[in-house]
Amino acid sequence: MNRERPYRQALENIQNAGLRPTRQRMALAKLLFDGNDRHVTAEILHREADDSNVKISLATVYNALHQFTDAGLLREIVVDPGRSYFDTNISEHYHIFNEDSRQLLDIALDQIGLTRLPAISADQEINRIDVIVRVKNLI
Amino acid sequence: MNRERPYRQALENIQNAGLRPTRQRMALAKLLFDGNDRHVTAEILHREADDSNVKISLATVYNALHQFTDAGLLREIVVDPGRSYFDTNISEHYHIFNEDSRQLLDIALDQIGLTRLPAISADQEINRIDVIVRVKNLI
DNA sequence: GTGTTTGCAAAGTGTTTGCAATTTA
DNA sequence: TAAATTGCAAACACTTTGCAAACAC
Repeated sequence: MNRERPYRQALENIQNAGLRPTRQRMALAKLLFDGNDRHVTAEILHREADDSNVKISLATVYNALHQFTDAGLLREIVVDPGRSYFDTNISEHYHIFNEDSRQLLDIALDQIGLTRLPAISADQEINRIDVIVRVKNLI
Repeated sequence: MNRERPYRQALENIQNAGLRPTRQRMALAKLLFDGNDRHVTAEILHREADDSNVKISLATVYNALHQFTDAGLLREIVVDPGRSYFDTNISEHYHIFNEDSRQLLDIALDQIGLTRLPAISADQEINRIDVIVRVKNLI
């Protein structure tokens, strides 16, 4: 593994998004685009930045998450009333959400199998289809 | 049509939920359980009560919506960050959400066709599966 | 009467915004 | 140095809470 990979990946993503590679955005991008599929809230990401000794204000984290989302680098998932999650996996897939731990995980398309699309009125188009399997812990 | 039907329906629902049929709850239940499938936010329901000249505080609307939900009379749908919808259709079904108008509609099960359930770890159980078809207006 | 419910206003949570100071190109 | 970005604090939208007054049984 090349130890410069995270840096290059982050820089590339930020520049492709037409954004300036500031210290803050680079730090956040390195945390987000580390190669794994991640699901973060603004608060989680802010704390992670803090933990890695990068001082970033929460407002900047929100800004960056939205800018990355607008650029197609992230996808916003609505599962929890009053809390937004951002997913680094932007390919088509579904989610499993644990209502106890509030943890969000990906499910591959073939784990669900949607056979039909609903009829949509002529003046609308399907933006996307969210499938959220809500689970609870037993006991 | 029996004009006493809405009253009896509301009373029955409230009493089955183990709640006292107060003026406020009766008014809200009549608005909600009118025989149609409804999707309301607290704010919408509050305004409807107001429009029908029943003075109810917003806090009471929130209380009632949660009490009805706990009693299984309503189902809460998370589609919009920072806004909760409540659905009077408690049978298994899916939703279509218009991101422009923020209107939420039901879709019957057979309009989608879920063929597979995902594997769940042994210490969890599926609570429910939410399918939300997100549409936008063309043009 | 006793316990429940209501309504208000205050507090809470997550998010957005205005703007001066800072940083980037 | 011109434009973009940051960070703070204030504002925001929605929801919940504490508690005295009102109500249901």
